[in-house]
Amino acid sequence: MPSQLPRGRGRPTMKDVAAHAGVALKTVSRVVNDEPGVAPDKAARVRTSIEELGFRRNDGARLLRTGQTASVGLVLEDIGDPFYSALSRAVEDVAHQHGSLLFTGSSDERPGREQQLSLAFCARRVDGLIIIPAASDHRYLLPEMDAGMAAVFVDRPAGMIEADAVLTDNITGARSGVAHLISAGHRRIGYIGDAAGIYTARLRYRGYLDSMTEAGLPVSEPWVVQAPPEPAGIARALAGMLGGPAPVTAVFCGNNRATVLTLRELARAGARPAVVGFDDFELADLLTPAITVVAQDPAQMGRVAAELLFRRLAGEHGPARRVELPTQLIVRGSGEIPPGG
Amino acid sequence: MPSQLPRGRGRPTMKDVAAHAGVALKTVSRVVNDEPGVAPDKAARVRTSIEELGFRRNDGARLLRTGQTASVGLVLEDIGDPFYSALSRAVEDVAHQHGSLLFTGSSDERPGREQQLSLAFCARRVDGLIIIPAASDHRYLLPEMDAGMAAVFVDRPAGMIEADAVLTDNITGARSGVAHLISAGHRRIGYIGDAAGIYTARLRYRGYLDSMTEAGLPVSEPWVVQAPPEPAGIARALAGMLGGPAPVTAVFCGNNRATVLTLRELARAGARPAVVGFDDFELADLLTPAITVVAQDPAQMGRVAAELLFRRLAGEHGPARRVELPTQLIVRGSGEIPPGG
DNA sequence: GATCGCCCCGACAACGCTGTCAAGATGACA
DNA sequence: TGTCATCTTGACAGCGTTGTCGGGGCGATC
Repeated sequence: MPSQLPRGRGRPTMKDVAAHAGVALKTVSRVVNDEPGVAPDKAARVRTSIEELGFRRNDGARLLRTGQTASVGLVLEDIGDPFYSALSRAVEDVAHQHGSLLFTGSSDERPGREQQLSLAFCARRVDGLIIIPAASDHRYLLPEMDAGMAAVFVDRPAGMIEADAVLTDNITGARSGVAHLISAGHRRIGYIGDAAGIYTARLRYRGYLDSMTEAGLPVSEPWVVQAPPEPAGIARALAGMLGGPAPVTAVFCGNNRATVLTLRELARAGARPAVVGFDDFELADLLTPAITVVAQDPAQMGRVAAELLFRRLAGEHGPARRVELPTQLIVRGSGEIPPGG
Repeated sequence: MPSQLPRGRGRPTMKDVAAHAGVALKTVSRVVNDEPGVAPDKAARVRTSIEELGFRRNDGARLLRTGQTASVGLVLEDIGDPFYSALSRAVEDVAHQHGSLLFTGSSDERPGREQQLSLAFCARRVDGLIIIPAASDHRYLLPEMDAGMAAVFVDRPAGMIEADAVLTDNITGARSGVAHLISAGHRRIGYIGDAAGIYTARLRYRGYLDSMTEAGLPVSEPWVVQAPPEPAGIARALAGMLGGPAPVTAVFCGNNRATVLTLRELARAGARPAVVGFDDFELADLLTPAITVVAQDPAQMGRVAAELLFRRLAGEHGPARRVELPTQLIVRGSGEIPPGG
């Protein structure tokens, strides 16, 4: 019956437990932390008091004293996006294995919000930070990192500082997707990707260009759209690519949001160019045709990043590491529609 | 140039800043907190020192002193699941509006893990907790709630305690989905849902039964499967329903995982019964046929729960509230396949 | 010139916990 | 009986911050 609140308001503290059990504060601390050197009967009395008062140790105070907070922060673009939520889950699992709790925050791709969140986590003295950057200048983290906070960047590298990063081989990935379309016979291939200001979008566009150039294929102006994916923009982009004298026969999409919006717009418009997308997504295999994708493994990215972080926290020194993960071309059919089909 | 670490190791504290600026500790505190009563020149000197030392206030210590932690915890089943990640995002947004940070943890539907996570958050003295329950007994939270911690349960009610809850009208929702199939002419309708131990699964099955009974339709043993959705089980279930002398012509799925696995298995097996699912999912509209669903709005659930939580934190008293949100039947075609089609 | 009030400023305690250290109790042994 | 080692226990300081309070400087007022 933990309803009797000692000392007016608030929660019982070790002091309250000590008073209730008739022992010293430190003895309670020892019992709570399973330290040796407490007589069994006294320990039992303390445990009873803990139960009766509903005492729970205040980790905030403990961590202030010990210096370790046993928590890490994760700053990503949008926890509501399946790609990031899969990544987040992997980070959480690794953190849990190491006894750490996880702070999460979404930056919405806004540099200011990324910084605000990161610094808020730093003020809580997280042991480490995993960041999917929205900003291009991370010098604001230097004091924290000098003070021993670990940081690992994912999906995009840190800006203006040396730091660990877990990246995808975007150029090779995009090249493989476009090459797949080319080898299926396509010659007029459009590109729909995110704004060119975004690191991954830039590299994937580069991969698209490389692949086209290498095959001696021209890239016409209206075939390329680089903008944050939203329905109206995608619709306009597709209208431009599919209309005119030399319509594209295939579209390469730079990320899963662009892919999904493209498919939706194509279904609405009744058009059927070949489509290959960067990033896999659930149900890609059940669409008609099934969608061929250049897949990243978000869970692996999260796991690798978190493991790197905890190795740093365990004391691993050395220069900043840069891990680059491969993509996988998953051929499902949507790239192989014959031109004009 | 924040590279000079004062006092050997660790981060600079207000004490260090005070020494560096030649003022008292308390003056630094005043400057950091924008309190009035500091001469402009002294304040400027303090700010310079803060900059030079790379000082950042330790919120852990601050919160220990002030008692408020400005953080809330979210315990859900799996942050990697799009349904929960959408919910999570809504919670995060509301928390951010109230200046709170968010701890997240996945219980994997394991009661022990839910309790462990919740209590870990409590030990960090979160101001409030939003829980998607895996456990059926939440008395372990009583001491915390007595001490003033707010808690809101989502998707399923709390067990053995009175607490705020934000729920979906599962029975009515399931009834509407099954009724839709019946009105399309189906008479032999199967049910594939999660284990009967799960609150929502129980209610949705109830809705299925109600709807069938009301229409005077029989429910045969092999038509009902209640188990955690995984591919092999779903495959067996479907084989049972679709084989035999009186195969079902339609399947009602109790949650989105079951729906997706069902669709995948049906595609593999080449069968085409009508399908209606509980929970909407991305691309449901792009499948052939497009999938009719009974939609919940996870973002709304998260928002409503978080707003309720913060109202409690703002001091709103009164008995436990129980908010029940309606579902929406989104007709897309997959329910209307004529029997035998 | 004495008094008052205001504004700055800093000393100090406290938040709840853990690390350090020394004191008391107990039993073994010479 | 005295000495020593061992075990148990508690007093105390301190983690980094904020709330309280009182002191000193200064201009205004009588």
